[in-house]
Amino acid sequence: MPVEVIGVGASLKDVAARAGVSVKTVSNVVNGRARVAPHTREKVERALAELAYRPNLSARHLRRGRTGVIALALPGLDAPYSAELARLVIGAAAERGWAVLIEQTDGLADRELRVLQGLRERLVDGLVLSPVSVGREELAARTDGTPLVLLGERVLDGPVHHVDIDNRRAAREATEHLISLGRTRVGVIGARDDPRAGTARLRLAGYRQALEAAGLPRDERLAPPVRSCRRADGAEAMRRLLELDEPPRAVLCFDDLLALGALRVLLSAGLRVPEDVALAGFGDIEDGRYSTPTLTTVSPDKDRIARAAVELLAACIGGTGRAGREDGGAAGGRDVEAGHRLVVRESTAGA
Amino acid sequence: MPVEVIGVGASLKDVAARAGVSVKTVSNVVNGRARVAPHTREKVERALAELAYRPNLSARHLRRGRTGVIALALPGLDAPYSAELARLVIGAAAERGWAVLIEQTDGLADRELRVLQGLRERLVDGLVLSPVSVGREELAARTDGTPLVLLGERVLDGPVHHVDIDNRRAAREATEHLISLGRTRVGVIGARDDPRAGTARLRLAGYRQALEAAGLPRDERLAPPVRSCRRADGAEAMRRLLELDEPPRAVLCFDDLLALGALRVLLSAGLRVPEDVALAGFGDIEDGRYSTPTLTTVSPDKDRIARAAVELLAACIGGTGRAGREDGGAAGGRDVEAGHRLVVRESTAGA
DNA sequence: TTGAAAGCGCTAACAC
DNA sequence: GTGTTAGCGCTTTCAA
Repeated sequence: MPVEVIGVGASLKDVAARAGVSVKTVSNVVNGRARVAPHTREKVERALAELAYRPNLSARHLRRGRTGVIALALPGLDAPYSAELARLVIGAAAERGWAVLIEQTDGLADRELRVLQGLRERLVDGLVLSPVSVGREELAARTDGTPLVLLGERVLDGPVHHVDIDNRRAAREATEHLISLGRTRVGVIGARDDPRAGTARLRLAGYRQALEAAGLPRDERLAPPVRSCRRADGAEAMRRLLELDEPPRAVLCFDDLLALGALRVLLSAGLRVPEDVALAGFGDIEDGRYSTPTLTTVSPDKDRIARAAVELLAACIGGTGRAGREDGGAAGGRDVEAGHRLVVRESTAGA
Repeated sequence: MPVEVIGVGASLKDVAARAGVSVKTVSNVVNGRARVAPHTREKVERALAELAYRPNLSARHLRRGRTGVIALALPGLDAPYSAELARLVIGAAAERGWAVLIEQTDGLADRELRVLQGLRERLVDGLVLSPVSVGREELAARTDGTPLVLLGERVLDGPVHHVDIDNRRAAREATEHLISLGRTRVGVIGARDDPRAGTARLRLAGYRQALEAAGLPRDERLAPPVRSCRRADGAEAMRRLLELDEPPRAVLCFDDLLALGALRVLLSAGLRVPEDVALAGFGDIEDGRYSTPTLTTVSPDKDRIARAAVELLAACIGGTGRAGREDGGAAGGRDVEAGHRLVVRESTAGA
């Protein structure tokens, strides 16, 4: 029984014709929605197999009003933290049968804006954005109704869903840990010149809280600003710190990559970590578990973050049909605060 | 002039009604395909703006037969090499206006098969797969007609497009470099028990070629197999090598992550790199540029790989319409061999 | 240059 | 339990 031409692909109609039933029946078999008689089902399934039927998802999406695809917009996948998070978001989405489309913003304002304004509108049912450059105004001005969840930056009172950890508290705890080692000069790498960089601002605030609580003076030279969170930025900032008359004996980095860049500079300079300088990071990326020394870090509950983001989107998108779009999270965004913990490793241990 | 209700979104018909023209005219304006009178255009554009029109991509895709979306199926984004490559593929695709949907296979055969069999067929115009577990038979048995490009594993004589570097030669060159340091016992980390692991096999062959050419004996104990390419696997393999009566004085790793795991074990054991053991990897991931010592590695031309993959897909997918699908790369796959170079860094320099 | 209408493949209301 | 049919929003002949 030779298979008919496959070509571009068989449609429901083709299958129906071959099985000698109606399109509806085939659709029922494919979707398993309605009851269909065993005999009929068998006929249909044979035709389905013979024609190697595959549903045309574009058609299904057009009809259903939903696509089962969400977009994840990140600065870039080359940052391990982003990659690890992307992996988890993709996993959480897969559990709902959703596919994930990645948009790279490089942290650039215009790219983030384009994403917000519906670059892929109605191709995606929802959007998870990790914003770097856009702020409250841009979000408020959004006309695209696609449900949105923000990661990693709290936009105060924003009418938008949001998932993050308590950055201020995490930074405070990490700083307290450094101070508890007996270090009174504690530097910080990761401050930003751009005051809109919300996450960095919050972490800086936490760092300062800890200094203050310990009665340590604030010294702006101990907080050299960075442009981004790459290893090179951490390395450069660390060089600046080492040039000070009195360099810090401990440094908190707002990103593990910054810490790894800084670590490289310290070791190259012949300094011992943690004996001469203790070092802590943020993110708990896998690299830090294998660096020498291993890296003390604030470990956000990434799994929780990913799941929460997907769940919030699911709540916006709603059950069936195209309802729920109008909401778009507009009615007062919900905030989910994922947990975090300080993971103490060699870069601060036994110092 | 209050904006009409936006709700779910305006369609071409709505815009046409508002502008007092036909749907066709609006479509022409939106797509810029046909000439349209300035006056008409202006009317239409105003209506477009007022209604905040966004094309429904599902409908467009259904009609055009193409979606402008490709899938990139990788073991996982948490491997830096994959993440770096994904970034480049996304960039190359973006230049063509394509979006990229990421599928995570975790290197599992069933997941890779599902992807091959059209998990997202007709939602994506093409598929780039980095196979780990599937082999020639599975590819031959494929019924899904979606254009396919394979990364990183050459499937001999397979009827499928393929992009890779010359793995055998690269491994030979790297091994020669290690031998040139005067090391006569050269180990290798990354061999696989599974003979289908093509890339590992090719690299192992290159390693052996180099040993043979240098007149060095082959010692299977110097090639402990690994299960995957994570740091932990490299660490474990390195421990095994250190337990030998006569441990190697140089080690080639088939992946930078393996090398970083191995490095950690060496340093923890109090050994110096490269003085006691020289170490080289594969992939040139950013981590290796910031480890201490920095990592000598085979650097594949990732940009070329990414671009070639996208270009091959573009060639399959063809110009317009739904033609080209039938090809699916079936008519004798093309192979693109991207370049590579050995980047010598501290982990082997001056040893 | 613009309009009318067919139809991409699917789903779901409505008949039988 | 199954068939008929009307669209989802878009592109694109074919006419005017």
